[in-house]
Amino acid sequence: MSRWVLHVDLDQFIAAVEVLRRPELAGRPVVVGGDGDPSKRGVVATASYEARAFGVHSGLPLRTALKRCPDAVFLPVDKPAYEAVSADVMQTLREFGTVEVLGWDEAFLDVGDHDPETTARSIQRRVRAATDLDCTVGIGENKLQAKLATGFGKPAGVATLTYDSWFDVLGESSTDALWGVGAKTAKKLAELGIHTVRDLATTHPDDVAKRFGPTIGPWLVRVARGVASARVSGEPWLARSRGKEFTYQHDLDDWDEVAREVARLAHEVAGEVVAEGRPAVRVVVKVRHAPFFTSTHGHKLAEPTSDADALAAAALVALARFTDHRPVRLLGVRAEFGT
DNA sequence: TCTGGGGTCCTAGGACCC
DNA sequence: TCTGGGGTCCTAGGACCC
Repeated sequence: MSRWVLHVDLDQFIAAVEVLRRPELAGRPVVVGGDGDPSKRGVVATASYEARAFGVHSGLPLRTALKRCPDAVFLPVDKPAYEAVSADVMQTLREFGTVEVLGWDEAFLDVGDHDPETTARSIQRRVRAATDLDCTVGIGENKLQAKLATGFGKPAGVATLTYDSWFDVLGESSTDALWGVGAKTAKKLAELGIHTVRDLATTHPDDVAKRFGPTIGPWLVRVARGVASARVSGEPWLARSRGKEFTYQHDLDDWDEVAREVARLAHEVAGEVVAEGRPAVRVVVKVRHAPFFTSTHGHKLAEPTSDADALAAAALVALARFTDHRPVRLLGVRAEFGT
């Protein structure tokens, strides 16, 4: 008997957390994003269902959201609050089996031989009792199937996707319905005459590899066939990198100020590197110019370090490789850990 | 009035070495 | 005068996801 994989996804997590601590917001359009000022540069992190009715959705510029829904309540992103609630949810999920955390509001669960439907309902009741939050549960024979099943169960439902039902449910969907296939890849596939999940599933992996390379090509075909790993790992995640980036309200045109800002970001990142307990091996600086053109340059450290001044010095070496000194809208510094 | 911030993984090209 | 092939490391960028 095959083991089932469950995927648990909290419903409009961020907006729900905000409504929980401000009950008077229930039923109102709520938009969370940026520092809560919709006249500033920033995008929507989450919109409540009431706000979505006005065409406000994740990724939308806050200023556009304000135009579409002037009566919405705009709130700043409060990361620590979401992290705390997320930790409660994940701890609750661990009562049911092995948990692989995917983000603040998502996790895979291996619940052993227990009946998946029954367990899914128990999870929903238990999460609601513990945190007052609703979640949707997807059930599959592997992580891919479970993850996509969740989309069919929203909100607050349970849905199942298996090898048996895969093509009935998804066969005629466009390829970007798949987890890991976005707009760019879907467009490239369409140029090969591959439009639907079924098209992709029945294409020879070698033909896809010619366009996407030897790893991604065959992987795309496997995904279209619903084939993926069923291994749920409870191992703690080891971060590959830590970074900070910042979009300025007004573009920076003084390169000395750019350098000061890069050094400042590097010191912030150093704090996280120290907290991580592992030294960085490389520092990467990201510059987004005013016309939204982004490039990066990196610098390998002479030796692994967590020292703030050393990381800042490396960031400035990387910054010196930028020869285009046009106005800057965003700066980022990222520290990478060794393998 | 455009277009956040936090990440991960893969690719491709050049350098360099044998 | 010509000049293969393989392997690894480093770097920049692309694509995707939450």
